[in-house]
Amino acid sequence: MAEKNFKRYTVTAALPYANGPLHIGHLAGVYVPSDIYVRYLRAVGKDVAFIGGSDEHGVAITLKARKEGKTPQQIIDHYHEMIKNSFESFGISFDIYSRTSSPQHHQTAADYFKKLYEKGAFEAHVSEQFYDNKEHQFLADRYIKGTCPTCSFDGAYGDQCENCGSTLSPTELINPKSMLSGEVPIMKETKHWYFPLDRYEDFLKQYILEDHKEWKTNVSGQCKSWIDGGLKPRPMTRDLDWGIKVPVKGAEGKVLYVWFDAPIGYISATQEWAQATGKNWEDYWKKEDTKLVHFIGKDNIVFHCIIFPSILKAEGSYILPDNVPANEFLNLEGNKISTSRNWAVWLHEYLIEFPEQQDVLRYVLTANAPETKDNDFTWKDFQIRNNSELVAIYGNFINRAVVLTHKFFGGKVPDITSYEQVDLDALANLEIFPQRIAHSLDQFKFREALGYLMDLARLGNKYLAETEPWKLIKTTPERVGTIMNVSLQIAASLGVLSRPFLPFTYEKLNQMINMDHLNWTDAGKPSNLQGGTSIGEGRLLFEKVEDDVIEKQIQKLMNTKKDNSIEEQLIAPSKPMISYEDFSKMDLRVGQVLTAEPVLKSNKLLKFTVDTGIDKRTIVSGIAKHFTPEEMIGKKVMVLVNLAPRMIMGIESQGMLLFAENKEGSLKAVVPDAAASNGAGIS
RNA sequence: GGCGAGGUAGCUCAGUUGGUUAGAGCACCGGAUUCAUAACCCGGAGGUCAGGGGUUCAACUCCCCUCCUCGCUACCA
Repeated sequence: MAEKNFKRYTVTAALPYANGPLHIGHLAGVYVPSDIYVRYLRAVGKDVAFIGGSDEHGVAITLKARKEGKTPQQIIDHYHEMIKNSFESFGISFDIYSRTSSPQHHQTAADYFKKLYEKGAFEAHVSEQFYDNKEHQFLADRYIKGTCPTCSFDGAYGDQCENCGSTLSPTELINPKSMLSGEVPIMKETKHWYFPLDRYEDFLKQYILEDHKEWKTNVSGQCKSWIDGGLKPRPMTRDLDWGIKVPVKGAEGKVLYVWFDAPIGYISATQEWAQATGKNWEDYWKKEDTKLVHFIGKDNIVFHCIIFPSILKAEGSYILPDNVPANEFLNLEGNKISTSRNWAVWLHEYLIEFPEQQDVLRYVLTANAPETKDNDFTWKDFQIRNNSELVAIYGNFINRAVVLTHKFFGGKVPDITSYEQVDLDALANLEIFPQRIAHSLDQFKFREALGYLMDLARLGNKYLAETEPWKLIKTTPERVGTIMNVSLQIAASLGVLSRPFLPFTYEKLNQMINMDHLNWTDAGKPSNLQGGTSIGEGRLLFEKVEDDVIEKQIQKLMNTKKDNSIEEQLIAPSKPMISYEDFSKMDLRVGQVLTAEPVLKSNKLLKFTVDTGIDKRTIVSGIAKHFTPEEMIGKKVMVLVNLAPRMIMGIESQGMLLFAENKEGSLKAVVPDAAASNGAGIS
């Protein structure tokens, strides 16, 4: 709990998956907050290990490799480098940035699995899965392609149809084909090791809902939902040749489930770091006086709050995460960030288009971080925050203090003659800031902390406005020395407290006002800068971002939108030729909707009674998102009457209504002429 | 449909265990000022706290219902 006095901190940031570059969403959700937190802890002298690395296993990477005609190793090498560079460029100050393909990790993860295996922590189950007889491999869902049972799209994957978005199971596909050999896969038995999460229900309830009531509501709410929904054993192994070999007998050709091995990556990276620095890694993972914190996005809550703690618990000697401050998602200009649709601000592109402006992005993403709910990043907001906060308030204050000191005192910190009340008030205010900002950071309230930081810059501006040294220099110059001294003290404190948030700005400011000897608790004191010390030449900390720069970025996104919509308008290619005989098997008729009502407990299904001319029958159709029951009643429709009946939500559907589906997924009615009579054949 | 998280000024967010005229930053308007990147400083306007009902002397805050957004989950022949 918060009041506990921890001796050291292990802070992890979610391992980015090495199949694509990083974008602002990654930074806002995980890496900037974790970096701020860690830099703050270091500033107050804490012993911290900040752990990161690339997640390089799993099916998605093998698929990407296959698609691009490369090896998985080439893919992960490429993105690992790219991701690592982005982190370095943005000043994400990992103590180690490792990768799950490292030998150290393979060893650690395999050992971990083996230990649990020997303790009897797993249950082995045999199940039937698709198998490619030619390639002698079991097929992951994504490795199976076939015709979508919903929309008849030919290239549907075993887990999802990319044409209509249906979630599928591979057994539902019509004409399933292996993507490896193109052969028809067979069903074959395979054995896997399951982690019985259900046995950890009581432990999880106590751990999350009782012992950690301080967790963010979005996190504990999500966990409660999972726990209440009933936990099931989850397979921790997969039939795949890319990953960490399962280290037990009878597990040839199997690897650890990527979500088993990835969190262990935190541990193996810590080991690597400890080896390199002469530390004992176990101090950071097994001592009760260590605080373990996982920074993640909301998509990872279940793995970090439910599965990983259970796995740690099962092993027995590890501490548990003390907090998991998961953030929500960041949207971009009103739309969800999407890698595949290129709807993102890519970090490697930002670095080129906004050189030397990493702190601006860090600032904007912190000020607008999705801490409690999804937030929207807009370029307009980026510009405003830069121009009217960083430039106008922060940069301006520093510039004023430095320029005036040069103008009046030749660039030397003047001595204090005597304080007046206005000085004492300002200094008293100043004193509060380190504690106030620290308090927010301790609670992971980064935007609040950043707000306080800006308040300190405001304090400086206000102090200058009240004391007006540019006037006094003409009348009572001896007073101005004290004023500039106080201003520079504020500037120095501002610099020190900015360091976790704006590390690059700190460095620039440090060139002007040397603050390297100061730490967090020095900030707020009235005499950090000695009289007579020289300060450097004034230099702007932030530049204004002009309209045309922003417009260019917005235009770039508009182009992406245009490209996407062109792609979406592409007409699906014709399916393979069929014979008239094939066609004539279908009995298509004109029908008329007699009744229509929503299906209980479903939000996509409508139940119809249709007069097919032959009979009046029940048909269930998944069109509730597109049509209301009222507007369907009385409509003429096209019906496939000889489709085998099927139970849907407890209702037998006897046929299928035909609709046109636009590329973006909206359904349009295909209506026979009103003069066509019910039961008329369509051919 | 179930579960979870949200819906508070134009925008982004605070609002502690229910208690006087609902707060902040930015944007906007007015004033003052010129040391400063037309920046700073002071002031102002702006909200039936998603909507409806209830409990209470008193509700943004508690209870019920409805609507909207996001996430997980089920259904889509």
